[in-house]
Amino acid sequence: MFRLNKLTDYGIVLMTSIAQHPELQNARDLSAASQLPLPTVSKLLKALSHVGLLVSHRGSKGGYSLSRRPNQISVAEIIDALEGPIGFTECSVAAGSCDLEPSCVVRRNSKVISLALLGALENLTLGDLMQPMELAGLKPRSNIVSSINLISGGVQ
Amino acid sequence: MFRLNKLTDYGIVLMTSIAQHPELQNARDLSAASQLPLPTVSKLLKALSHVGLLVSHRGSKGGYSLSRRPNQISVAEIIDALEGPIGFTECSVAAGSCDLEPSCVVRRNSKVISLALLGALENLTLGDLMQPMELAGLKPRSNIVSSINLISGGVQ
DNA sequence: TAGATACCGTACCAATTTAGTTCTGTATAT
DNA sequence: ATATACAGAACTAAATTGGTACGGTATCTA
Repeated sequence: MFRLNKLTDYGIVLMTSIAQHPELQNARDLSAASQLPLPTVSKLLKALSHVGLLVSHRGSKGGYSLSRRPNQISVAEIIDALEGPIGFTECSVAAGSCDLEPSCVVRRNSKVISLALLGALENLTLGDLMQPMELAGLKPRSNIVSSINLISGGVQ
Repeated sequence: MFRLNKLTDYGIVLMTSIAQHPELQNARDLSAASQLPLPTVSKLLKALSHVGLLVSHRGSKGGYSLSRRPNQISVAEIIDALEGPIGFTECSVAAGSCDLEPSCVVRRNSKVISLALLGALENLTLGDLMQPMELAGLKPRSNIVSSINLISGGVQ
């Protein structure tokens, strides 16, 4: 399915939860608050600390806190930390991974879509997630709101 | 990884390839043109016919053709056909799938992000993929081009 | 009308990925 | 000292993914 892994989803929930409580919180507190099992929470927090999105404090009264202000931490970074590089297709992330690349009719456009997607998620921050968001802009073709700004040569 | 399955990617390649050649093409021709193994191509074409994106013609001189004009077939439909509903997180696709829903701090915003993503892909068609696309619009916060139009209450 | 062609449907399997756990080690506060 | 809490690695089970196989049916051509 074209969607986030559960663990990544949990990671975003945890990061948002940490953002909402400025004081230091340990894995157990966060597990209780999020209703997620402690070992899982622990694993996620470790990964997020590892890439520098969280700062960890060991020992008694230890815990985790954000390394930056919420509006300086993008959702893209969280995703990248927990499930690797964001992209629309494999070839747009890892060039050379696909045998068909030289002859592929959509490779170049996949890359463009990937960049749009990445840009969108880099632009979205924990600060945004902390309060209700709304869709902006109207979608021309359907009645569901838009979306990624792409422009094509324009087949008609 | 937050990206399309390989098979879905292949499906998009095949659809684009069919769009570029108006005449009827059979699975073997498409396999040869795309360099993908015949059984895989066959499986994908069947799935795409099943949901009505392709029209199949049996018998000698049979093959597949698009059921609609390229600019009337969205990338979202192709993805949906091959790997199920598009969404940012599981809960934004299948409500009730996650135990934490009632207390989850980001559920509502996940849904908004999902709708933006879906809107973007519904708005992108095979017609667009048939020729070189470009990114439009500038991203305010980083130097990578933008992206999904979302508006938040605006934490500062 | 016989036969070749090509799609249909289903079932299957191996490899990978994902989700979740366990355990030993190390740093820190009291 | 000792309890607390993170660090890191290794491990397992389940689910998903990618790819294959095969008997059945429709249709065109000769």
